[in-house]
Amino acid sequence: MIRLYNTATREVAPLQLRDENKVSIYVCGPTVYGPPHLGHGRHVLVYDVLRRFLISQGLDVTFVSNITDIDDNIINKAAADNTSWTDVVKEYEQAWWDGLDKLHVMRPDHIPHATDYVDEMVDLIAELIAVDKAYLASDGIYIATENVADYGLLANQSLENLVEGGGDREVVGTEKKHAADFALWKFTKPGEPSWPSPWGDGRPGWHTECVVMSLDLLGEGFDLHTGGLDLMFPHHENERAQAVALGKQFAQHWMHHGFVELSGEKMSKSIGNVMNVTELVERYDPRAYRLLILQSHYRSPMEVTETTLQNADAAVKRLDAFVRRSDCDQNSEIDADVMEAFVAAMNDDLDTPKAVDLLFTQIRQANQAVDDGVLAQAQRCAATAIQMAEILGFELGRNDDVPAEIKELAEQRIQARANKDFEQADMLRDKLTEAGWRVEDSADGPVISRL
RNA sequence: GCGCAGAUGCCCGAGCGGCCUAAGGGAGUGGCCUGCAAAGCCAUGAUUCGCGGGUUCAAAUCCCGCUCUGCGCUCCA
Repeated sequence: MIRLYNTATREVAPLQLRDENKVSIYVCGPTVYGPPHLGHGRHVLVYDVLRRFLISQGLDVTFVSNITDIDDNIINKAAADNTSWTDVVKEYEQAWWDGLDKLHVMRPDHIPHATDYVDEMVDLIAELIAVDKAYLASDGIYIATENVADYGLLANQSLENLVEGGGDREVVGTEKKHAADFALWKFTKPGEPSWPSPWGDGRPGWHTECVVMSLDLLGEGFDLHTGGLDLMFPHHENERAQAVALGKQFAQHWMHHGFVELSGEKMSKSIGNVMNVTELVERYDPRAYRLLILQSHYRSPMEVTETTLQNADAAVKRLDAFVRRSDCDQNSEIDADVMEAFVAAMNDDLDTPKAVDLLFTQIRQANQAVDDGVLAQAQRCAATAIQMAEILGFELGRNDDVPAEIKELAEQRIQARANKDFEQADMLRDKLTEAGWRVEDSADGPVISRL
């Protein structure tokens, strides 16, 4: 079974499955009030690869990721744009899925929306009040964190340290019994969307939705809960607090990935427009970002600059070039030793840098075999490499449909070369390049592909 | 202030006590291949791992101190 670092225990441990052969995963999705950015991109790619890998190992994965469709940021965004909060949600949820499609990220099995779960959230809050873990204030309902066992487990800090906090912070909600208490329900203010509750109209606090939705769709004691390092505290801590307060089994394993670091001035000024996934995929091969993510370990901070993106883009082109020349037979035998090493790396806390290492080494060996004319071996290496690439979520080996007029030009060039009319041949190649096609001469004749 | 993560070649980034004269990718340089290219292959590139101490037969890897960077500390992926 895969071993993963568990934030709750601060050590790498096997992922224990509640049900044999079944993996239940909950990933905190976005609050939809803006386009997805590179941080979201890393987030979804890391978990997409985890999911694809688990599936490739024959596991039955149930993957849930929510959409937070009601929240202060959404309300503020609507006010700023002079539009309705529902329009904001509609626009940016669409942008979210568009971005994920471009990155070739699999859709979740379930996509719960916060606004579809308000009744269940009200029920949960009522339960918390009933067991004296939550209380009423004039602006909402709060949880009493002092009554929650292990509060601060994920943050790895004592309640006191959390409270002392940074000097210039404003403590909101002065009626709170403890500074760490957080809102479960916020009473409505004029002009804000609201839902009914026994305590007054209002809307749910951010942390409640994920508890309710994960437990509803995956059940108590589900296997894995994941998100970015920034969600560890307060969001995940507070989700957990609610479940713990009610004596419920929550996520058994917690996984958090590191941040994307945009190298200061360069990224924000000269290429600040790369911040969003939409713009990223317009400027680079979307697979380049996937590769860049995989080349560093998910828990490490990762530097993204124009240069690192270009590097990854060039490396992806190498994968394509390899597929063009290898002309892989999908039925070819796989190198069992290499696959075993690959699986071992992935099982070792998702060691994707090692996996990528194995992939490129395999590609080099396949290329060597092609150069040496050892066809059986070339096929085997190529098939192995392509299988690894597929598990990592790379789409390779797509055959371009070459238009008739391009084929015709290529044909003329073959003739010219046969006649040793190289001037004419080069002219035809330039023409093909102009039309957006590349022609590469190989032992088996020219290979045409889109630039 | 408290806590977390990080500092490795030109760039990114693995390694976490001996197999490290440090993986993999990108860029560079030289060569092979090619009519020329492209693609590919080969070679080359840190005797050194932020700085200063220490532990050890042995440290990039462990301990202590320092410097710098990113992040969290209440509603922000």
